[in-house]
Amino acid sequence: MVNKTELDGFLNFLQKIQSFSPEAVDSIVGLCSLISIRKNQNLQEIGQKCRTIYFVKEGLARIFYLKDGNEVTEYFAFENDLIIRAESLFTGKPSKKAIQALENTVFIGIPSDALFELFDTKPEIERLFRKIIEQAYVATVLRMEAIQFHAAEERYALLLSEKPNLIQQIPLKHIASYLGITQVSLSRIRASIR
Amino acid sequence: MVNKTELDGFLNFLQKIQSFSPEAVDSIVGLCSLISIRKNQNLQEIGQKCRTIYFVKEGLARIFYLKDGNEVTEYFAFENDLIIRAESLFTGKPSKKAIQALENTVFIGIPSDALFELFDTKPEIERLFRKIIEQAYVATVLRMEAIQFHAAEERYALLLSEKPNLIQQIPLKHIASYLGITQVSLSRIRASIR
DNA sequence: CTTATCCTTTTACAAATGTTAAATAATCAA
DNA sequence: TTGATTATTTAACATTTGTAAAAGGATAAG
Repeated sequence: MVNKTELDGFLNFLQKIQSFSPEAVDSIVGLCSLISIRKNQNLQEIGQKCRTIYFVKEGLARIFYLKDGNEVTEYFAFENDLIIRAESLFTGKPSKKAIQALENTVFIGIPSDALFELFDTKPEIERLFRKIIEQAYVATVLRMEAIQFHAAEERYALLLSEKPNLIQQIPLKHIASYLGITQVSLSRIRASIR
Repeated sequence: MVNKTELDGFLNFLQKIQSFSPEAVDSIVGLCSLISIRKNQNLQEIGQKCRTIYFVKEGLARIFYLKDGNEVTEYFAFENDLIIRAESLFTGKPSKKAIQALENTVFIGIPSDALFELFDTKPEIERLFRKIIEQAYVATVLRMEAIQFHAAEERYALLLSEKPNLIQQIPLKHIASYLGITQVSLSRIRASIR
């Protein structure tokens, strides 16, 4: 059983999206567990079905997958970010993606089956979750636009302005694949703007 | 008031996602209206807030926006596809995107405010809508992967295999911008695989 | 401290895509 | 049908990005 004060950041994150009752809080708290993962270790491996919704309590993580043998980073999760592998969670198929801690990281995990069961008795929790998905959807649409219609250099500049301390924390090779370019290309971009 | 038989295709589409009660059907039917738009006319202009969820009953449409004065196609909607401008609908901001009929097209429109009100009394409709958003989210994640990690030629081949009659129906310049490349580049790709 | 490993940059060259302009081809309206 | 407009292809050249290999830095383990 997780101490509720451990979940303050998470509950605060949720309440900002959609306020919900003390009973709903208790229901959610009852499903939460804490998972500590050391730097560079995987929380979830490629090929596992995703049956858990994760939240980064402390630390830093990424989602990545393999393309022609190379790791491709799809998403960075900072403190107080959710990690949801939607293509597995909502389809039931095994995920092609892994979740890796980029620093020693503490995750909060919620089993999706138990959460979805709560929806039947607590519409406010279903609503909360709907809004979370809406936000994630909008973020993905915007990211798609960025990838498709901004040059790599613009994308790097944009990323730097959004997350200025990214390059201190994350190896550039991960940032390159996140931007959809090679490490060499990112190096050139960095040299050109110096 | 729209005749319910006019909505058969739409209701069938919804029931496949999540079955729901006759009362829910009536609630939804009560919100629907039909809108006919002639070929090359816009259903929604750039800059309007998106307060409506659309469905293509007959015809063909696209979502596009302007990037450096050029039209960029973000999405094609065929018969029995939804059209949702998520970045406006879920944020309340004016949309940077327009909806245009590529043929004479009949849309079904549902005002989002009224739909969201239904959620308070009919959880099954909120659940239906949640699942719709989940599906759209997954589709967008998969499309993002395709854009980021397949070469333009692969993307064109993939699009052709998914929608073989696309090139008969849609000007290649729209397809080019949908693929994230120039018209010239698409022409070269087409020439190279002939 | 030293070695081994991993990360990042640089170089040289190849391939893909963009830009501009011109030439065809197709479509639409008078 | 004709002329005007729009769509598509082609050409020539510029730019961007990829690939492969080497070199220099940084980091971690012994």
